[in-house]
Amino acid sequence: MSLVLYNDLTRTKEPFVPLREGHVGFYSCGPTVYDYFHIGNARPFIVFDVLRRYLEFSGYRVTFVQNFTDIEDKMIARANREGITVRQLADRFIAEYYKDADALGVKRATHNPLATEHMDEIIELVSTLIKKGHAYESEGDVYFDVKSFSKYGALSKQTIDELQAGARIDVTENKRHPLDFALWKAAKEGEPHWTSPWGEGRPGWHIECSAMAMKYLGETLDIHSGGTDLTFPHHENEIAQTEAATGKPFVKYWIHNGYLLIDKEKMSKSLGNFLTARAALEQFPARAIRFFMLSAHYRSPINFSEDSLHQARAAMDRLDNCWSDLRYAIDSRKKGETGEGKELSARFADLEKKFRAVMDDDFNTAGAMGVIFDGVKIINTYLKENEILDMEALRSAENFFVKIDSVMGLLPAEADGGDEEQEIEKLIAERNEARKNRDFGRSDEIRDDLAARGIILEDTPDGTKWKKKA
RNA sequence: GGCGGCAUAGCCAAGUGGUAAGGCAGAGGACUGCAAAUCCUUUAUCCCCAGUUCGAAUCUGGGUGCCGCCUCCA
Repeated sequence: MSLVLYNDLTRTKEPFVPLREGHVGFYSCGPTVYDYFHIGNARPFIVFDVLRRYLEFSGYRVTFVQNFTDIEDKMIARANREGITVRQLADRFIAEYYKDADALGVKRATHNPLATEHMDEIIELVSTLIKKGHAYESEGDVYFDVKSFSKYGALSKQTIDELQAGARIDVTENKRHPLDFALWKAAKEGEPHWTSPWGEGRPGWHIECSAMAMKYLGETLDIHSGGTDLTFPHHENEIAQTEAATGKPFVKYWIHNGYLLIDKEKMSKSLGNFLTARAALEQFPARAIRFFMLSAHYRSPINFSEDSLHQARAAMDRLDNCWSDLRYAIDSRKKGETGEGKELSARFADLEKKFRAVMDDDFNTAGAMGVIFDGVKIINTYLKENEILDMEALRSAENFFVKIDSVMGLLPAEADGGDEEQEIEKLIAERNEARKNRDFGRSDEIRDDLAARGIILEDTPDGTKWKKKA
């Protein structure tokens, strides 16, 4: 059993076989850093983070590259509006990107290259394309000649004529063909520019991904991912540029995530119907957002709503409760040799197999959730039905969660110990003393005070547990 | 016009031939000083029609509805 991925190039699921055994070169299109990213943008960050983690979990060494587009029309417009340089704008929103992505539990990429730091590579790639007759200069601009690349449209499954028929682009530019796209743009007044063989200018949007992907991952990548709206033209153009230059296949597996909808409509900056990840994080716990994103298959559209986030949050609470009950049992409940260790270990080993099976099938995270909650049920029942617990059983359960969570990233961070924790323990002791004396007024007062601080108490036959509200 | 996706219980959502995972919400019960948590029980003729098959949510054809790409967009 091994990983199968849906490849948009062939529109079928294919067994995943990397170019180099044991290693995966994975490029994911990153944000244009002109603003906070919105919750729809967050979807690919989260789902491909999970794919990357799953590959690592499966034993691959993954080189994961995600770029920042830091020079582009919208960057220039916003920087001008704010009276700052494009560089300052980029620095600011790169920092903001990390804040939000970190909060959402997205692992840092191996490399986060910037377009502006790869001008040499970009210029060289454009030069090569001109030399090979796939690109032409026109008044300081350089365009890719789509007619020169016979496979153009292979990813979109459309011919050049079909693509053009629906085209809504104006033909006023210096292009030979309406679908020709800019590799290099001549500098305009007040724009950042770099020196090139075609005069001062800046790169087109698509070329940076090709140049940087090749620099960090070589001429052929294992996986390239992005939102499905990037399929055309961005990824189509990346293929054209790169393959025209190298004569080699650019990417083995193209994968695209479905949209995040809001009110059944695509969330996008241009439609104005977006909620920034920053704003969403103020409203909902980060792990609930992550949970929501992973509760459906990555290729399906998902509808963002307050209700679906509440549902995700409630489900996450169930997982949290189980986890904290388990940890509490390991630390504080009665243990003994009960002979149930083997049985529970076997059941968790079986669940781990199921987890691998569903994830191997095009990383079906929604299926994986089912497996996780099967584990939750087993643990809850075991803890409920037994006075004396078997340490081997508890450890196998803990191990199961830790392993799976290395992929899913849904469990809360470790409690930090420290003064606050000691104070809480003291208050709990005081409250239990009050309860013993049937002084429920005082007892409830302490519980209410702690609740106001986000600390939830639960009385169990083995003592009082506490947890922080998510 | 071309290309593509989706339609499973009140809600979210897995499931590509053998009579439907999981989560949320609801109802009843157990436990509890009260809570909370947990456990048990309970809720689906899988959009419609026709076909293939011993057998279809799953395959084929035809509908209906919703969404998207072909322009910057994750």
